[in-house]
Amino acid sequence: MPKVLIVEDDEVIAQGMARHLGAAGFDPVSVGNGTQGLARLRYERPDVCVLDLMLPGIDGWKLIETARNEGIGTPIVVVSARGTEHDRVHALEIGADDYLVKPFSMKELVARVRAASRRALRREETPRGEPIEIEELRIDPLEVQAYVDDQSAELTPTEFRLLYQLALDRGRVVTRDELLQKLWGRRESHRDRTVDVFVRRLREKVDRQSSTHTFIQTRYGVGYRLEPVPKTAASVS
Amino acid sequence: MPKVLIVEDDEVIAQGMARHLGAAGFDPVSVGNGTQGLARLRYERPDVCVLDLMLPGIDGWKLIETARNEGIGTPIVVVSARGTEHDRVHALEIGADDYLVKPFSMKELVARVRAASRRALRREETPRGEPIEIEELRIDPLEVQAYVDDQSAELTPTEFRLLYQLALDRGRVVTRDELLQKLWGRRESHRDRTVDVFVRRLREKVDRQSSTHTFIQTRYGVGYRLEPVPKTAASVS
DNA sequence: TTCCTCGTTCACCACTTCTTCACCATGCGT
DNA sequence: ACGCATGGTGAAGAAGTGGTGAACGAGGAA
Repeated sequence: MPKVLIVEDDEVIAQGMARHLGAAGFDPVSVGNGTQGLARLRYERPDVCVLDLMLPGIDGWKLIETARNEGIGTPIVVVSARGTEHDRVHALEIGADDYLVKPFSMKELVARVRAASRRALRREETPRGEPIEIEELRIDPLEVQAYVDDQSAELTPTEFRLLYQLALDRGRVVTRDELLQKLWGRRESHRDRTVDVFVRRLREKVDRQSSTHTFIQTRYGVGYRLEPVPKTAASVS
Repeated sequence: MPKVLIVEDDEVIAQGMARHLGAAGFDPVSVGNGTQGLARLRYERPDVCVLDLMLPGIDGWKLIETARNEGIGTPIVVVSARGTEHDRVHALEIGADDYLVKPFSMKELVARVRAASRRALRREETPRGEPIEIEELRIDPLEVQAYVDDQSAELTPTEFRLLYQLALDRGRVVTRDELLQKLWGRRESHRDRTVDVFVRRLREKVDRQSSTHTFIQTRYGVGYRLEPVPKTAASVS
């Protein structure tokens, strides 16, 4: 359940936003001035921030700049009564992710926040790191690509991230919740089958491709584990 | 010990900066006018440049533009008394890496320079100034020219810089955000298609020109990668 | 001035990937 | 063996992403 920080001095509006975002599955927290907003951004690290520009304390512009200069990458959805093109362009330049002009519908706000939170998770950080090799499986983070028997596995971004995450914890059982948290940012989610679906696709592209090993093992009731297990004659499909 | 070129006409300030940067482990060199600054940038290839905009000789704006057009990628930290947002945006657009408004603390200057230098180190894998050759593609940063099959590719300055940037990280996937940051100095703004458009034009001039390879590969959902891939009979348009 | 080049933005389209769901298979405790 | 819980599978709609052509505007050149 992604946490959303609302920085808005009009209490009525803030409550409305909190209510709607809550109903949409977010975990809203709101503060009424810029100083507190910045502090919360720093120490609570919400998943998304909804920010009014006109604020007591430090204003929205300053808040964005300061946060970005400190390397805080939290997506910021700006909400403002002023919506000239100049304002919008400037806000985006200094690091806002989206700009909503008041008045707007709550439905739209929720949509933008949802988009921002998704985007943040998908945002690939600069590819870096050494390739990981496990038997005939090679995972190259610079190319964002995996190879089985030196054959490219053509993984999608999410598939790759899942495989990479499992590879980082090679041999250890990683729970679904952990994966959901790390790759999807969902704090808790009972009965979410997303991970299973991606594991299935990974198996199709990695395990099936390999002639000698299966790599992704299931631990019933717990999670998954990356570990090469030789294929027996019988187990080869 | 990274070399820092200081281009600043106020001698007192220049000395102060040199002293602090020296104390922070840099190797500072300073010059008092734009013409000399550009010359030093060209031939000494410092790791970072600290640049005052108001200068005798060619001014800071012109210096940045000229250097960038010549493919000089040295990170430039602009220092200026004028700090209107227009100035800042423009400076970043034409290729500055950072913008400090006077007065500023020496501590902050050092921090920015350090950050810029760190950024520079990452792209230092290929020595600057050397032509890069990848199959029948040759990229010459001194000439600011690229050749395919020894035929000049007639790239515009920005196209060239994009190609060069990709070439410096040959084989690695470079995200759009990274390119946007390095070439345009913009912070990622999510629906910016500028990079795509330039990639398209590069492909027109480079990939199409080559009879044997395609060079610019797309990694869906991540970014682009410079890597020669033989054209098959089928893929030749 | 007018003409050109270049950078930037936009809209449209095709395509890929993500997410969800229902249903089936398997594992586990009793 | 039985029944519940957990995991696997396929499909389909939703959402996101990239390629492309065109238009616009700023700035320099003629």
